[in-house]
Amino acid sequence: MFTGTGGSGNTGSIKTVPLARSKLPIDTAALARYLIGKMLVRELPEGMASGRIVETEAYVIGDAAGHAFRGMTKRNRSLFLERGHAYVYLAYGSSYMLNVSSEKPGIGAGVLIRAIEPLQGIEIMRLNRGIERLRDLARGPGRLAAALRIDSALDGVDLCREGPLWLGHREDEPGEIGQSVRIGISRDAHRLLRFYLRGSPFISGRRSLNE
DNA sequence: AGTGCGATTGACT
DNA sequence: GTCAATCGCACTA
Repeated sequence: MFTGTGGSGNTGSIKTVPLARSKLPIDTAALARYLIGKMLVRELPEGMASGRIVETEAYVIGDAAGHAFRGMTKRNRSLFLERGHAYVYLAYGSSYMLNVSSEKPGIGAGVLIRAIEPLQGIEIMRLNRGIERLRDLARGPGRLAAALRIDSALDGVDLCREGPLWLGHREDEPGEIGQSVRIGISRDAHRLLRFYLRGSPFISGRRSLNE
């Protein structure tokens, strides 16, 4: 249990190794499901902040709701990197979103990380967010990015090696994974491309989407 | 150059 | 439940 002593102390209490790129499914929807239960790790000057991924969405090849739909632009170029790289962009002028590129190099598709269960560096996240309540620290893509201080400086980083931001394994298996429509989109809105850890209090979305 | 619109959030009725 | 903030990008002219 973390007691929030304000100092360094959290590093090392959770052992994690980076995800191997070769193990990542070469398919966006499969990757979105695969990432549920994996660790998202942020290395900051104050220490580590990390959590377990509990909610993702797939933006697949040819998806009218995906940012890559109209081809590569200055903003979305990281979506076209080999799978396992970060695509970070600013939504609504105020919230950063973290995606994981998901296909072969040159193909634009990605997985949006929508929520994590905070596990390490919780006091760092509280300071980054300016709120106390654990459940709300990283519930939602913009909140998650704020909690982990993720911004466009991290666009394009390799998430399969230790560094400022990376993905890690956990020993345990995730629980039951639910599936629903994606949140907040209008095009291709019926597709069941949102994945979440069923029963987790740290996922976003209306009650009816989370059953 | 101008316009419209989000892969959201937080404040408010 | 409703609604405005806020800004980069796509699209039109």
